[in-house]
Amino acid sequence: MQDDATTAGHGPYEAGSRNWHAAEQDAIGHRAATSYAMTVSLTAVVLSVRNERPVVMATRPASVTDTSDRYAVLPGGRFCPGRQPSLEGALRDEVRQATGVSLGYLEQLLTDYDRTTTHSDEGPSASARRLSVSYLSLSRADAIPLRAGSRWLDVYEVLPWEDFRSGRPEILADVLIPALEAWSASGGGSEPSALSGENELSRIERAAVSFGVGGRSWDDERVVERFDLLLEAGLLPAVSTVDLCPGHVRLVAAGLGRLRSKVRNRPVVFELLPVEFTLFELQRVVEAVLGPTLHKQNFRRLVESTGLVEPTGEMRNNTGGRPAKTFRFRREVLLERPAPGVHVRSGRAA
Amino acid sequence: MQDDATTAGHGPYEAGSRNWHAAEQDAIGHRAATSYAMTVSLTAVVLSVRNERPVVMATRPASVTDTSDRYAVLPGGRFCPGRQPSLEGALRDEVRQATGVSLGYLEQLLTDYDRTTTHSDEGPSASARRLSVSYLSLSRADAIPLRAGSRWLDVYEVLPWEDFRSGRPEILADVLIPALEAWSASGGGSEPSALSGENELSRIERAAVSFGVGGRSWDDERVVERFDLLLEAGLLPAVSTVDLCPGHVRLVAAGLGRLRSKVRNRPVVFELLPVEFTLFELQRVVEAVLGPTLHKQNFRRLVESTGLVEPTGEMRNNTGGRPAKTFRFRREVLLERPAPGVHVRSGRAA
DNA sequence: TCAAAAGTGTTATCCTTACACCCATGT
DNA sequence: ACATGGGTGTAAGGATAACACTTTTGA
Repeated sequence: MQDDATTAGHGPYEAGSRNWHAAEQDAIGHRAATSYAMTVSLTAVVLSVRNERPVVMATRPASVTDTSDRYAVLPGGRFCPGRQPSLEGALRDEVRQATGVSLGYLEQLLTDYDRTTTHSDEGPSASARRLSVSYLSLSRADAIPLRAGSRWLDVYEVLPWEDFRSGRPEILADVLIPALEAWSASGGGSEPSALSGENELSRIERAAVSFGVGGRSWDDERVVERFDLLLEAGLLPAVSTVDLCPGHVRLVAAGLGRLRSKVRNRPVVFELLPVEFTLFELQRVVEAVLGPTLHKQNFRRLVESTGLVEPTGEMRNNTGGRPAKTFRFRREVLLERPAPGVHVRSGRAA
Repeated sequence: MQDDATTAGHGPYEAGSRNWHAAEQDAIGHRAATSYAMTVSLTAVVLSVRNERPVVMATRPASVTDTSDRYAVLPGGRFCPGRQPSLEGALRDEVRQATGVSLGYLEQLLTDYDRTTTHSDEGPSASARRLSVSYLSLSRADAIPLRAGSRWLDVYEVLPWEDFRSGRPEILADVLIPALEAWSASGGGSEPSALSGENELSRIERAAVSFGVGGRSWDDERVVERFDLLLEAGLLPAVSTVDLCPGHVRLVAAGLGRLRSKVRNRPVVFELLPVEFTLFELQRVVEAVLGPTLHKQNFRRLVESTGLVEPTGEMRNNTGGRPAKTFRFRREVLLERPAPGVHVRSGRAA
């Protein structure tokens, strides 16, 4: 990051002699109007794996004096334009201040506009216009000492229906699917059309596809779709166990979905592991994130044959069984494979 | 979309008795500070396929009186909070006003922060703080009459090095690769580290991976990576042929990359096709977007065997050869396959 | 008649999946 | 001894890739 062009992708690169700035500003009507009052908030979904479970970093909202850890929000803060050069940089600073953690891997998730009318205790109804940009970050939970007030929440307590590591969670068959079917029957959803969009599906079809009902497979990446369905159907109160700020639960879903997708195509698992690890540890982390899809013997071959890892030459004894070779991420795979990642299938049948 | 919960994913869903609004506002420091002056701009990368080439919709910047079509920007506009309920809705309105087109498929791309210091003719140096949210949209170019001032730009004139439909474009071997190698030699880039991130690669490695140098395969989805490299290396002036606003070229790259990726996993190709089509037309559209990967005879089988399409029973005569059956998108595939799409490999060797 | 595209069929190859089995350690 | 995890081999099945060949139209 040394020259001007590097930082950008946005500044004009002198394609011609024309003043492109003017046109670009003009394109968005910059001359014609003033800026609007707008709050921009940044939020980080910091995911990790602890004790073979995925966890997400949470903090206490600043003003809450209650130290009981009952209330939690995702780390982040307001973006102050002018003071910060970039969104990512600002978010890193915010998180470091709030939790003491320096973020590593960081990737944009989504941008939402909230026009929540706040009924807070301080005023009648202040209309809060907020643009909220969220990011996914990955880190090694054990390597990171959290500041007091911050802690790791179990992702599968936030989204219990996503936990397939002990088979299909009972909550699906017992509670959610029946409730979704009842809700589907109560109408809604559009009629079939010729369009390819999945928004064109009826309620019952959406539920079936998202939750793998009726012989369909469970697509572990459709986390947000499932969350949105449960939200629409009003079922979230029935299953929420953790006191995480509701608006942030959907972000956790988005983060988990993105992580599950990325693990398959990029070597991001290693952001969640120590530098050296056994193949079994690697498998446990993959399973924590994806659910138990691939099994034992083949996983090793898969991961070794693709050149994702290389042996360190060391051994580990505290495995509970025969000592295991330790491995490390094999960096060269980035140069060899088009999509280096743990190519594990999902398709669990219902 | 009938009840409150439906619209959101953000509003609290009454998880407990607590006033979560307060905490959420609090989490972003809403009480403590006022809103900042900030411009939010929305931009649409509207992609389509015309004459077997991918095209992107462009308009004239509003204030340009020159009617020569020399200057082009992507459609979009400012987001006026309060007046609009959602970002997507606002963008649809903007585009409809500017170009007369009602967008169909719409999907968020990325959010960037620009702190461009404008050296316009109207003032000394107004620092424009702008948050820019971009979207990918897909439509059928032929079905849409554009308003005067709007037109379709050939995507492969904007990004010539992405056009593999007549084999590897010569500009790569002749101009870009040598220039990138020279640029790589001039230093920069970090040393190898144990991290899995691809940002850890050196210049020459990044170039090799992105552009498929040295026996490596060309990953057609890494459009933005390639653009960014060319930008960093200062090579864009050498290859830009179209007078599209520089800041928007990167968005086109992002859009094309996203489209290429989506085509493989979701049935979005059909957003680019008329309702009825021949298999060869379908293939041409896929090739326009991806480059010629899969070939003739097998493509049909692939697409038929996956249940993506179904015959209409009609025939078409003006094919230039033997009459062809026409097909339509088979909607049921959404309910059957986990990732319905044209599962075509990329891996073209260099 | 020829070019161009529509179609059908077959085979080789690779990758994944599943199963079977042996090895080394701690309790 | 046995439970737990480490580690190797091999055979069946499905999907893709490559090739050869026939059919039907328009120019």
